[in-house]
Amino acid sequence: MKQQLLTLFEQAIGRLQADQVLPDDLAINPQFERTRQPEHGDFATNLALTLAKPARRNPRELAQLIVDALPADPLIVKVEIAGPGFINLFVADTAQRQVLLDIFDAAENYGLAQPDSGRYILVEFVSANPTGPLHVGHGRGAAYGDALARLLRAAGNRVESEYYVNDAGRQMDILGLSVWLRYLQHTGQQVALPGNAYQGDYVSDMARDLQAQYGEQYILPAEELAKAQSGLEDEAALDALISLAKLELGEDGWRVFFDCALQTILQGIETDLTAFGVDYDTWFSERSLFDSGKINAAIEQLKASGDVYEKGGAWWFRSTAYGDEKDRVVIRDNGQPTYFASDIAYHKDKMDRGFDECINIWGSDHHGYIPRVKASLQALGLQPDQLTVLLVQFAVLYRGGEKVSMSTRSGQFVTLSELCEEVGSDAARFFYIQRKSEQHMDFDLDLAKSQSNENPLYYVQYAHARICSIFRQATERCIALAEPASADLQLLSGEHERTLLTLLQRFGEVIENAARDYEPHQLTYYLRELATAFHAYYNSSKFLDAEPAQRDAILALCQAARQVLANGLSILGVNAPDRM
RNA sequence: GCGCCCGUAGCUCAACUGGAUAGAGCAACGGCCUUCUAAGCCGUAGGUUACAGGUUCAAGUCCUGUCGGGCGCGCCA
Repeated sequence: MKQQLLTLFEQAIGRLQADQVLPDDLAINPQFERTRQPEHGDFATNLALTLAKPARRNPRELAQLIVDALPADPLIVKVEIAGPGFINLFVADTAQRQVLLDIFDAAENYGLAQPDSGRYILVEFVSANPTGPLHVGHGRGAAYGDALARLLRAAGNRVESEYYVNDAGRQMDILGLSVWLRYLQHTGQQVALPGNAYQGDYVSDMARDLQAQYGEQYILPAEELAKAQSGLEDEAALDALISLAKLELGEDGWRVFFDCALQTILQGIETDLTAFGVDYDTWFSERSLFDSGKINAAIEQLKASGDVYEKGGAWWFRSTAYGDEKDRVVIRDNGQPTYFASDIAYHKDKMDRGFDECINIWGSDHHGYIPRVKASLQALGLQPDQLTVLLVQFAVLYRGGEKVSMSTRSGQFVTLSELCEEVGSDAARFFYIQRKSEQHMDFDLDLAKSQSNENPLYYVQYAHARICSIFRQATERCIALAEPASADLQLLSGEHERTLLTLLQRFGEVIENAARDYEPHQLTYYLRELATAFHAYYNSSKFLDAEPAQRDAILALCQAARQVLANGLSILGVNAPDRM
């Protein structure tokens, strides 16, 4: 409908230009906005205001000229000039009611753009280190990323979702070591678990399983461990223990602990995410980048172009040449590649897979990392603009009015699966998605858990369930339901009905805007608005007691509202229950 | 110290790429169930959009500065 209006106004502008009223070289970008108040009609445009200066005319005077030049069209029944020069448009009722037919026609596809009509997009999110279960801090990224992927898909893009598995690197080594140390404890060795190792119970559980399976095959006297780390600082001592373990256990023995930890935890993560309604198209392994030689290849390419140079025994990427604050190490002086080296290869790999756009969803604490990744893409001759990094602020948890501090290593956190069990994944998702992602967010666990009835999700779901209930009632009362499309829609002229029709019409625009801005929360607010309008309508009269013709029209509107609520919730990855 | 994000009702948050009188939910107060689900509806109250300047027809939105909060500034990930 906006498009139709735009066309009409372009004609009017063209006519004024032909009459020399307006200069030819105008850059016109008229905006049509839904009005907030009914007195302002259905749409408003600021066209005259923006053109006033280039046309050197008084805005209201110009608005009048535009209105006079506007071609007649049945879509518009009234035009008004208001305020400083807004043009308010009143749309014909028949056009408003057309939306119901559109909804019945498209059903579960209503509001959605043509599939695969847009771009080919990769959305990477969560990608937490597999060193422990996901906690509620990861939940926000999971909910946001998944909803965004669904939203972009709804907007017509071809979308793939991906989890980048950091199955290489020091953190994983520390985890493997932690499992081994716990194993040694279970076998009766007098060894301590350093404070900077992973403390969680899940580590101990894995160790117990391995003890049951391998007995004392992998034990080492406590004295050797003490000797290896004597006189070393905390982190250095940890590294010494890792080296010792790799040496004494051998490749295969070390792998027993390392792989057990990796696989167990990764499986747990996948299970938790599935329960949370998140499924990935791809689980991408960091180690595979080593195995395939892609890391080496990327570094070699950068060496060849002079973007990677040697200094002090290490190899540095010249990111300052591309706007970063300082150069970054890619190969340490001990020959080990840094995490950044993996990331260079990973992002190159993404680009090589042919996506039009790659979206990364990162915790906001990683924002300083963006310039160097973009720099690496540029150095490799790729398009940094094709990478979009969206940041998610960490949620600050509150329990009993007090801040809950969390850390994976200390093992003190509320897990995502606990949250799902206590409030349900629908409510948890909605809770997260409601907030704009870069906005700081307070997550009150007591509120989310104990007072889940206050969660706005139920308000929206209830509207859907209520409509379903109406139709069940109709069946019970043996009311013959007319084909919705055949109802006399002219009977829908009440205030509540007009409000609903306008909202239903807006659905596609909401998806479009939300997808454009990467903001699924816009959809949650829309759904609440739609639910509000429906609840108010519902309370205004008894639908099933109306005259048959009126009743058919009402039920057609209900059916359309139900469809849009279901479609919207589906994009958020939330269920639309038939009864509550 | 430098960089990025943020500051809106008592609390949690919106405000459609600068638009008309800044909106919801929760909390508070007052009403509405013999009739389709009260997880609901109707109403009241609540604001100098942190502060000070600037840009223009128009600023919560853009620019500068101040204050306050978060994060980052590793041969960690």
